[in-house]
Amino acid sequence: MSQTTAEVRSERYEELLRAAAECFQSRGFAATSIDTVARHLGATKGRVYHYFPSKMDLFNAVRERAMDLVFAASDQGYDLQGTPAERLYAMSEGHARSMIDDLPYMHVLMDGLQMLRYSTTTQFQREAMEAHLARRDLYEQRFREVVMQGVADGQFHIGPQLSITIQSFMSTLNGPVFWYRPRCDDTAESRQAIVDDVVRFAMSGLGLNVDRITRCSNQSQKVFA
Amino acid sequence: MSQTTAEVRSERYEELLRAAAECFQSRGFAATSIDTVARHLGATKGRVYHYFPSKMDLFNAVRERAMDLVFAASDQGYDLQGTPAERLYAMSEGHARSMIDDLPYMHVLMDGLQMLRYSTTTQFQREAMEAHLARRDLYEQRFREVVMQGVADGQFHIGPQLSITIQSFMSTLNGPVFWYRPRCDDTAESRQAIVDDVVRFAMSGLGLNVDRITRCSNQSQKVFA
DNA sequence: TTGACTGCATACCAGGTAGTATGTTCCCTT
DNA sequence: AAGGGAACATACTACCTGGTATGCAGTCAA
Repeated sequence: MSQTTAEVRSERYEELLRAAAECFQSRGFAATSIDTVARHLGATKGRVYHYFPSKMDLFNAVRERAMDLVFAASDQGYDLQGTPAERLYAMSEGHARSMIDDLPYMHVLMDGLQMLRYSTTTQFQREAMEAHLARRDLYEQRFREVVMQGVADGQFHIGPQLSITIQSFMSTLNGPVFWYRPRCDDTAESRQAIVDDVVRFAMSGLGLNVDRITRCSNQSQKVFA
Repeated sequence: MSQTTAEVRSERYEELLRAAAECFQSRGFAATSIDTVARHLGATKGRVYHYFPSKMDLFNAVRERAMDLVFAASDQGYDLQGTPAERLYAMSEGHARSMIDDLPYMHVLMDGLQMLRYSTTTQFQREAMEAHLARRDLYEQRFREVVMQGVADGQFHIGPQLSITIQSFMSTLNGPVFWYRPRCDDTAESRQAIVDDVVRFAMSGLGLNVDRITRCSNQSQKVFA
């Protein structure tokens, strides 16, 4: 197989993954048929089944991709040297931006987590689900870790139950998935403004006020009080 | 028709509505068949179609009921005489508690709002959807109104975009629908503790700290700083 | 050139689903 | 007691959907 052939295949795969994400986003898993996805691509079922053995595998692929994206979005902040507030702000900003920028994937991600409900039939599917949940826990653990550090440092002030606070924090950050929809008059700035406000609210929920925001060449520095 | 017959009918209706809510919650609209709901009741399709003309009408009934419940849950706080913080706290507490206490209905409510996606076929259904959305807007408007008041009074400190703050606030309050699940060791107190923490986070997101909580005979008084 | 293989499209099937049509039982009014 | 309607259950249909089987054009190595 030549180089270009592999590239074409990869492109087709991505195309299909995105089309699936968009369909799953707009109609949900159960209401999306393979034919729907195929039509959205201007193709037929044959093409979909050529790349994915089953509908559930397609869905899982979208879900895992979404998880990759959200991990990548918060990596930079997590690896940052700095105070818990600085790290958490950067993580949250990346997370929230990803919610907006990768909306179809993230929507599927949220939907999928509610999908414990499908008493997944096969053993293999159950294992995939558990692995996915493990990744999700790992991701949440990152935020939990940094928040705990901030609480220990006296930088954050939260309620008695850390887990509820974390859930509320993540709910805020995930919020845009449910209420944000792209508009024609969207600009990079307007989207950034949304992210800023969401993250501001979330950080403020931890008792930390984002007082001033200074921006330096696509890298943001925040001043916290 | 005698008194008792009407009562029985009303009970049966409620039974069916709740069963439908539970099914829709656990499997989503598309994946829930009428037979599923009927089996959940220990009945058959005939019974369901005796009370509701179509699956969509059943879903709409659950949705509207959920809207009734959430309105009722925040009524007391909304009608309260007091500062915006006091009113908003009471509204939020009622809302959050309703999310936990009426979980199946509220889950359907959230699901339904994402259901703009179903390009609802009939004219009648589209009208029902628009009426529902109007109610939702009215509900959100309540919170918006009180938050604006609090901002004007200098009690709340929020970001530049009010609408984003409101969305984030509601996302926090709605959060339990997505992450809370009833447990066997749940008590009235443990559920109240969850509500307290969620509301605390939400209020804190508006820059308002809930410092002390005093409870008097099922009516709560909060002290804000 | 040829034969195998890739990348789909087309045709088909078994199972499930919304909705309907038709019983059937029992109560309630008259 | 009788007639009618309420409250379902049962049976059935038309349709859709996931998945499979098969066809078929192009491509690439030998």
